[in-house]
Amino acid sequence: MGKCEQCIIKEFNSLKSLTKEELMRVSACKTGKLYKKGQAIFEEGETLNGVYCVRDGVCKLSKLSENGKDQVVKLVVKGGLLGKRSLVSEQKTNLSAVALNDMEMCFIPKSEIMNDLSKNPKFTMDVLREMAEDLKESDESIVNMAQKSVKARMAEILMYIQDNFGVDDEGYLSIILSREDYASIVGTATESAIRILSAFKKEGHISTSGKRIKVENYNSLKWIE
Amino acid sequence: MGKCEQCIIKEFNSLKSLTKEELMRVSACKTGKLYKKGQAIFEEGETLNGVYCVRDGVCKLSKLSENGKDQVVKLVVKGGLLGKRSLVSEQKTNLSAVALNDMEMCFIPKSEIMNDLSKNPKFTMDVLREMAEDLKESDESIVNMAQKSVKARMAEILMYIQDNFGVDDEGYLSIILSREDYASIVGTATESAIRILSAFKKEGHISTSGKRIKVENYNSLKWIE
DNA sequence: TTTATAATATGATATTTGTCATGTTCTTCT
DNA sequence: AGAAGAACATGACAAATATCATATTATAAA
Repeated sequence: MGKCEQCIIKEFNSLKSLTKEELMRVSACKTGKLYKKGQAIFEEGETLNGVYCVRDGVCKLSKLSENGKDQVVKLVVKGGLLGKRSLVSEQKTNLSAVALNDMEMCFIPKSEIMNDLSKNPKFTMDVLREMAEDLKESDESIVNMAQKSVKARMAEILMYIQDNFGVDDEGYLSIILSREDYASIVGTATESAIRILSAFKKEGHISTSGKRIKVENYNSLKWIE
Repeated sequence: MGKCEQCIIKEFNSLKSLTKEELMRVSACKTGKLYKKGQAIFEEGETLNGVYCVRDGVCKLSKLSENGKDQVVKLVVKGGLLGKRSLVSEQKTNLSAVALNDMEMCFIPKSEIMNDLSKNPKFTMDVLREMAEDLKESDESIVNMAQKSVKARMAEILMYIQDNFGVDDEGYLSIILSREDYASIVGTATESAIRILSAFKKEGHISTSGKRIKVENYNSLKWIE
């Protein structure tokens, strides 16, 4: 397993603000973990005692609603840091994390990183900044959920995925999700998600190839309401 | 105007983690501000250069949706701290804050408090903790918005207000909101909010007196779906 | 007080979305 | 290859919610 000091992934998250010495210490105690598609990294209600750094793959953070349906709250890709809340709170985690494809992660025990959090203000500020950004995104999500139609939310998530996670060499969204996943991101019934994606296809906004989706007309997606 | 060192309000937020010396410095540069019901404290897109500490009154944090409707994201009462994001980011604020009744606030310039944020780890951790809690609440909101009916969300907000902000001496919710406010918290049309509250009244879950609302049967509200 | 204006209320109707049923097409396992 | 199960698809209908119209009541301004 590589060394944190040399790892490029950390540049995408607040771990980049640790000093070389801190990183070496972190590196010594971190453990690598592999998860297969569909596997749970952690479940709502668990006590996390550390953070996960995503080296490769994608996972969804979701929460079970009282009606028994899962609601995805955030997608996390390479460079993302899971379990930040565990660093500042003794509470159990409020979200579940499930791998959407095969994943490679590093786990850093809380005990090791807590020290840095209280000693290295640059690092703390960086974590704070990340959390603030998450909060901003969540607030935007609330507004979308509350005020936009299911169709508009679906258009939005397609654009979001394209903008944030990119496309493969053939132009297909590089994150591949089931219709059920789309439904639980958008917050609708699976059938509705299927219907809407079918309609988008018919209307030429997107095209598909198996489960893969390609945005054919980004601008027209913007105008869907 | 009182001194921060002696102010009881700070016990409700992270300012309590500042040292006496830091508080005295903050106290010296803070300014008191009064806002009347309906008045804007700040608007989405503004650059905030400090944080507001709510001494008295209630305000709503909201965001304008593309459809032109306002969506309330959070209610803030005595002890709340507004504008935390401005401390860690140069970005403009993503939310508007509007007073729901007459308010008394203290404004602390960013310049003054930034220093503490980088020097006092206890304070930083506390801000981090607050932000983490906000994030958790926001994520719960997303799930509610996405998965629950308007009726259930309305029941929820009534219970939330009772639990978090309490009742007056006659048992009425101590926060008084217009039906339009309820609509923009729950994320629905004003008419729908009115209809649902009327139904709740008819069904005996709540009673009203003018704009004031009293929860008559808390337990029955829990079961609304 | 009177008047104007905003807030609340309610009916009628259209639209959106969910649910149930059923069929088809992919995957995966043997 | 073939069978079984999952994922996808679509129709028919029901339920939830929005919209538009129009009263009625409360509140604030003259």
